[in-house]
Amino acid sequence: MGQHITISDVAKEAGVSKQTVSKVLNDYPDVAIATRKRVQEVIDRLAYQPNALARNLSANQTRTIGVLSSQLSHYGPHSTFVAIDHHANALGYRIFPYLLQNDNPVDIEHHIRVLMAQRPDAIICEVPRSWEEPVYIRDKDLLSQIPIITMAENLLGVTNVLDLQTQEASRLIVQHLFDEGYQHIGIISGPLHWRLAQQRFDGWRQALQERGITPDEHCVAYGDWSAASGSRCIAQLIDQYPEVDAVFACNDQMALGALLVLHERGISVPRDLGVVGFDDIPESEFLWPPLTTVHQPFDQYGAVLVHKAIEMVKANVKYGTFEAPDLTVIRPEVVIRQSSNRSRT
Amino acid sequence: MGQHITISDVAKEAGVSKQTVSKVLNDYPDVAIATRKRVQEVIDRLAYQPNALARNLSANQTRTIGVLSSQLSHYGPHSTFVAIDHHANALGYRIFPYLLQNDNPVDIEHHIRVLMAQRPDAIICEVPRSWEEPVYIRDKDLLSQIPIITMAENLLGVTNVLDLQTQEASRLIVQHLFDEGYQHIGIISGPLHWRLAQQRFDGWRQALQERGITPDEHCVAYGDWSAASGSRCIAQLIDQYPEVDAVFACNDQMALGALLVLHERGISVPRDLGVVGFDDIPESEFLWPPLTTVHQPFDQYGAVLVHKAIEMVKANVKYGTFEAPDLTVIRPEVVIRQSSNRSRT
DNA sequence: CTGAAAGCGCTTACAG
DNA sequence: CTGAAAGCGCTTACAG
Repeated sequence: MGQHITISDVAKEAGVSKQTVSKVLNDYPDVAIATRKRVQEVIDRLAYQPNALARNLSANQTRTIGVLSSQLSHYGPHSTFVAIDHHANALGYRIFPYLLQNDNPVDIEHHIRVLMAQRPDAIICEVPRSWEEPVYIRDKDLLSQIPIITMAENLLGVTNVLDLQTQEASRLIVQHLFDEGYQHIGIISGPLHWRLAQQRFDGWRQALQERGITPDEHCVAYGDWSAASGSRCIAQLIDQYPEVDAVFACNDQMALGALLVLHERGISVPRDLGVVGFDDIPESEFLWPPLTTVHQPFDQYGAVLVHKAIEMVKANVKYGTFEAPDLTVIRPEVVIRQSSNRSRT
Repeated sequence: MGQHITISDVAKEAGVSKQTVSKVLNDYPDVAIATRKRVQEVIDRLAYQPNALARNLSANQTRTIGVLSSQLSHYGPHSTFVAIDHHANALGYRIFPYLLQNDNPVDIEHHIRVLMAQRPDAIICEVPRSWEEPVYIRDKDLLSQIPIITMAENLLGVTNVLDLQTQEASRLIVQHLFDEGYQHIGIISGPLHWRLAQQRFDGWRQALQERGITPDEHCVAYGDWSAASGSRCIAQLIDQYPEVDAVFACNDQMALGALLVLHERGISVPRDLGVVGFDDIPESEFLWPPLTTVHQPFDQYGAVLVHKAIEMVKANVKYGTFEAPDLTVIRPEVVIRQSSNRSRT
């Protein structure tokens, strides 16, 4: 197995000291033009790649952002993940992922600690807050080492930089159903111990209350985000709430499952029943009928997270301290398609 | 900002040398039970996490697998990615991702080199081979450093460990259409410079030829894997090949786009036209009608890739050399659902 | 069983 | 402008 080329190899080959090679590598001034050129040629010729481990160890920074993530098989999380990677690269950072296999809350501090062993310059958490009991990061030492940020209050104790306006978006899409003339709007909710599910639920309830309707349990079915649960829930809703003429499924997957059952039963969407979802997965536009839903700008989420993280890193390098940045508010957009568009039918 | 705890801090606190702490950390024998216990207590109390950079630098191994990937927004690649991470973790390895933003082939050697700066113990490539001109990794030095493996001939010159039987699976699903009584089977192909697209195309052609049919250009429309292109292609096929009574869409997204147009035109699936896809994205089961497709065991792909990679790493540590492992053949499975199930209708 | 010495491949002051 | 010295936080022989 071949040995890696080291900075000493390059120095020897170029007839200089390794400090000089280091200066060329890091674009420091104070290197004679001729020397710089000669060293650079050797670097190119040998295809020398500095050992990142050694470099990071002595420089005491890794230009790496740790990304604590989970549920990467879901659309939202993996879109955000890709966006984070993309924007980090654009700024000269790499990401080091730490994917949670399940949502065991107890070990969050442990996971952060393990991730920190890699000495990232900052950590971004994009773990959906899905546990029954609140989880706090309490260890002050842990939180004072490097910036740790999160979106939408994912982890209590960790700085929240992004307000996703989830409840407001839900309120708007339900309002849209009312505007289309639907009157009995049920909900296929996610599990309410998920923070996201609770917010979407609250938006639905708020929209109903604004129309003077007091929602009760008959209008609700609880799924687990899966399409299969959407199928089960729509059947349950029709059963327990016969007047239902529209449904807000709290994600597109559950809407998908609902649509299947409606087709099987010959219930026409949007004529007999309006259906809307949340997320705007790429498939939604091509479903039958195309699904009205809430579009989320995941790329923008990633951009904000990365920029805030790096901003905090730099402030810390400079001033030896980092402060909580402002909360960025991003308003998702309701995308109206046929599945709720009764007026056009 | 808090300082990280080091091995020396632990040693001092426990009243031993740092070598002894190191031995405890690495579970070496030859440490007195009482000493081990005392050191472990200090480690736990201080929540000491060894600096991975320093550790990896001196141990000359990182227990990290570099993952060169692309198109993570597509179902197949991200499923494989998640599987790789999962299986790597199970074996005590972490992954270091390197996500390609576009499929610029020219820089593959460069990308591998940059990834190698992180000194992964092995590299797994899961880049779809999608470029027009063949790309070879030629630099022997590059390939002799650490094991670099790939699936389905993704990168020429890199050891291929996984045979996905793509052509055979395509042949089988088209054969299934014939078995259902369809006779004029068109194809919505991917771009043929993608290796995968070519193989799926070849499977379709083979199935036709086995029935004594010589496929010609009228039976083919070329999409770009997107649902939108599927919509365009189905319209084109119906136009140029009016007898068409079944379509093999080379991925589920394109099948989705095709289904939408068929609905809009009132063409009944599977009665008037059979539709099948490839990939078995989670949505396929819940489309209307549920989509017949080819299911790929991505988790298994990840498992094989990780196990082979680590096997090669260990062989190299032991014997100072690594050899190309056997090709593992994995047969994807045709999942028959309503979209092609004419006999049941 | 324990610890002093050397080294991994870099960077960071600093002397010349 | 250049390079000798020290150090980052570990592990790896090796002497006792």
